[in-house]
Amino acid sequence: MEKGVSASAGTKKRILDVAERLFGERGYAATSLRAVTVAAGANVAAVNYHFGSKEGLLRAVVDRAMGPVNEARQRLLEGLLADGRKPEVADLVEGFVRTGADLTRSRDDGAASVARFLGRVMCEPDPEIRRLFADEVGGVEGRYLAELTRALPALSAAEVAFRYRVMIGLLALHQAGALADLAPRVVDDGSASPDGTDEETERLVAAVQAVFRAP
Amino acid sequence: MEKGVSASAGTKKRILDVAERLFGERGYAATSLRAVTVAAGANVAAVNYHFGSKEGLLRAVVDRAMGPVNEARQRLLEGLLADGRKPEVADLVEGFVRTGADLTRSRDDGAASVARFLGRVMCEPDPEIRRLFADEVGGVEGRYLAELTRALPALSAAEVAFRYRVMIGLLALHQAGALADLAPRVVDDGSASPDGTDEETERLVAAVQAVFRAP
DNA sequence: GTCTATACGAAGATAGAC
DNA sequence: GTCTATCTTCGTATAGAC
Repeated sequence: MEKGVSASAGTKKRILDVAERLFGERGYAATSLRAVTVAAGANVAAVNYHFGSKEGLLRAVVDRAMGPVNEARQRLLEGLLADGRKPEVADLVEGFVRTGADLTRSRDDGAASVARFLGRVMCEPDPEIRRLFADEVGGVEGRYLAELTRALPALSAAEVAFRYRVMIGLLALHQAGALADLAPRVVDDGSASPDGTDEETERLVAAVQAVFRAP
Repeated sequence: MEKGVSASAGTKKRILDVAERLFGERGYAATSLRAVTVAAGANVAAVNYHFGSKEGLLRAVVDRAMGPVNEARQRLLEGLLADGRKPEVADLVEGFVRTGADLTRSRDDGAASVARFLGRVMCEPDPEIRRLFADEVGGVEGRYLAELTRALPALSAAEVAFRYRVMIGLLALHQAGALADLAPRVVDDGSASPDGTDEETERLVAAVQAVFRAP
C-alpha cells in the first residue's frame, strides 16, 4: 500500500485510461469489458475486482474526468463572485462552456478522449447513467444555474432553466464530437485558427450567449 | 400482394412499431432483436426475413419515421419560396424545428416514441448509423442549409453551417427527451400551456432563432 | 410467400479457484 | 490480484410448417 506503483496500480490506471477512450468512441452500452481489458493488457476479471462492475468502472471514469472540470468551474465562479460582485451572464456562460470545452487541452494524455467521453455520457439515454452523471456534476452546476437565475430577473425560473439545459446540451454535443458531424461540414475556407484557440469553441460560446440574450 | 392485410403484414408493422419504441427508449446498440421480437409477439427470425439484418430493421424504422417529416419540410420550404420570395431566417428556423418537434402529434400511435427514436438515432456515435441517417435526411436538410446561407450573406458559410448544426443538435436532444433531463427541472409554475401547444417547443424555436440572430 | 422452431458461433459478465 | 470456467445472451442462419 506504500506506493501502489506495483503492477496493480498500473493496471487500474490503464483500465481507466482505456475505458475512458473506448466509452468515448463507442458509447458505454456498446463497449464491452472484454474490449477494455484486452486493450489495457489486463484480464477480464480485473474490472470486477477493481471497480465492482461495469457501472462501477463508468462511475470511476466519470469521477476522474469531471474532477478537474468541477474544480475549474468552482474557482471560476468564486472569481466572478469575488468582492461581492454580481457576475454578468456572458461571463458565466463563457466560463462554464470554456471550462468544459477546454478540457481537451487540460490533460496530459488522451486529451480529446476525455471530452468525447463526457459528452457521450451526457447524451446516454439510460436513466441510471443520467443519475450517475447528475450526482457527479450536480453541485457545481447548480450554483451556476442559481447565479444565472439571479442575473436574469426578467426571465422566469423555468425559462432560465431551459436555456441552461440548452447550454449543457450543446456543450455535451460539442464534446462528444456530435456537433461536428450532425450535418455535412463546409470545407474549411482557410480561416483555421493558427495556434491553440479552437474556432468551434468560440462559436459555441457565442451561440450560447445569444440564447441567453434573447428576450 | 393484393392487399397484404394478412397476418403477415401485421407482423411486419408490429416489429417496426416495437423497434421504433425500444430503439428510442434504450438506443440501437443496447436493444436486442430478441427484445424486439418477443414484445412484438413474433419470432426472432422474422426480423431477418423481413429486414435482412438488425441494421436493415433500423433503416426501415428511420425510413418510415422520417418520411412524413421530410415531406412536411419539403412542402413548407416550397411555400416559403413561392412566388420567388426570399424566405426569412426566422421562418426557415421555425418551420424546420416545428416540423421535427410536432412529430409527436402527427402519428396515430406511439406518438412520442417516434420522436424519441429519431432524436436518439441522431445522437448515436456509431459512424455507420450516422451515415445511414444522413442518407435518409440529407436531401431536404441540405436545401434548408442552402436557403439559410442565402438568407445570411453577412455570415461565412462555415458560420452558417455551424449554427445549422446547432439547430439540428438541439432538435435531436429535444426529441430524444435529453434536453428535458440534462439538468434538474424547475417545478412547473402553473404556466403549462392549456391545449395542444408545447411550451418547450416554443422555447426551442426561440432559442434557435436567437442563435441565428447573433452577429 | 410468411413465419416459426431451433441451432450455431461469438462475445458478454460474473463467480470462484488459485 | 489473476486466471479459468460457466452461464447467459447476442446476431444470424437453416429447415420446414402453414
